[in-house]
Amino acid sequence: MNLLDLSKPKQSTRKRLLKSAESLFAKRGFGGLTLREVSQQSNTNLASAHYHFGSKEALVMEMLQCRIRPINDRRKQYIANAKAKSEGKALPTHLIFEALIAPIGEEISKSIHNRKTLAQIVARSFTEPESFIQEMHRRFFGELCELFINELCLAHPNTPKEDICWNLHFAISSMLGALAQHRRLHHFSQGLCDENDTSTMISRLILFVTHGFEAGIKSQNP
Amino acid sequence: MNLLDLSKPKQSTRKRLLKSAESLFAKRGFGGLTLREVSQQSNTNLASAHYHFGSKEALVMEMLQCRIRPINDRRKQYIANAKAKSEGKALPTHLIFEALIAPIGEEISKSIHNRKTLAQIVARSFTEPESFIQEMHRRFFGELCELFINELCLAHPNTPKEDICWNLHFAISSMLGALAQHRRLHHFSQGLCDENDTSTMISRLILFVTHGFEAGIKSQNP
DNA sequence: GTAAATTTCAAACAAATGTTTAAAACAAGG
DNA sequence: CCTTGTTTTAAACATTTGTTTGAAATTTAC
Repeated sequence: MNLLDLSKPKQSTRKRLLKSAESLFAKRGFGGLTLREVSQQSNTNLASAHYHFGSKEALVMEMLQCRIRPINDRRKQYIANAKAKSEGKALPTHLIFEALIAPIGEEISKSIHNRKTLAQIVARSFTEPESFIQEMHRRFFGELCELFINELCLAHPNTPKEDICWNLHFAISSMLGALAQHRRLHHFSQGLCDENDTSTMISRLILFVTHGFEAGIKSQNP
Repeated sequence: MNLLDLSKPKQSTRKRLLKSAESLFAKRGFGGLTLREVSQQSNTNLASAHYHFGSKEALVMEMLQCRIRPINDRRKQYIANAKAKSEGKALPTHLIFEALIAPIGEEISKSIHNRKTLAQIVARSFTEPESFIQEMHRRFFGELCELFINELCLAHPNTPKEDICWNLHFAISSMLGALAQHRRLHHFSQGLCDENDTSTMISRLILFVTHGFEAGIKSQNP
């Protein structure tokens, strides 16, 4: 393969491997994902994953980065856009949380096949015990957190950072759990809540965390 | 072993096995827990787990039930106590969420060794992919959900059940994520938030979800 | 104290998994 | 066509895992 080929779109095998890794990781996590199942589901040979990625870890790592990076980029974009419009004034809380939550909703809506998959992947990136995943997560999420803490501090200048952090922590938890565990909602609402109505879920979620956050910081600093 | 022995407190080996299973499951999940590590950490033989429990699955199942049941019992107790005091009137929202959240905080405070362990176990019971865990979770959490949905509906008679369910879903997500992922908070707050101050965390959490919930249902039904 | 039951132990088994290897198939360029 | 570099394939390897086994050690009961 020469330089011209490299500029072409990625090979079909690579893509299929990533896609299979995606759905299997979402369902079973890193430990539950086996390369044999990946190769089977993607119609490739068992050795292909190693040829293209080098190891199971590298395959999953690549998949995770491909899925998470666009979400985080979009989050930054949301913040940047909001700041551009606000002309130097601090952002209202609900816009900050919209920037946190809406992008993942958009990505979910894009994927036609299985709407749960992406949400589960993101949530698993928080909970999987493997150290390489935790490390990646710290790298990816760390800088983003700083950005959001900053904006929230600007928006609430009289609130101690400690309160900001606690309640942001709660907000992030709500988001992850809510997105990843559709199934539970469907089950205990006896089908009443349409778990596939992503935009409803997102707007409800933003509302929930915004008010939870504001109540949380106000009670400490009335 | 005769009947008299059965009434004695459980054997030391059994307890040690359960304890090791506990900490390892919390750290690495079901797939990441190996019986060899369990036997090593508990100073028992590799075959002991099978002798006492029959299988890895049964060992973990037993451990999960031992830890989760007391929490759920206490939750029901909280609701019952609150109802006894309210003399037929509907419960205020914050008491309902206190009943959901406070018991897990109490159990966490009890365990001196490692406060993170229990929270992680509970959270993993929601996210682990193994079907036997999901099944147990449905059994254990299903009836509890009905109870809480009921109380919340009574407290908000003009709110559609759909709205109740959505926002309870968010509240549960906050609770689980917040409790299980101390580490993240510690990290991104740069040590500012004391993650071991369980009672602070619990009261903050109750505040957060109560106001998130009420804002969530009011916006739909003003 | 002895027989019976219970518990522990070391060793082996069978299945599954990530990884490697080397040959075959394929693609591209001259 | 032939050569060269790339990709795919089937088979084997090494390791890890839950599980089983049968004998030794320990405890219990009379």
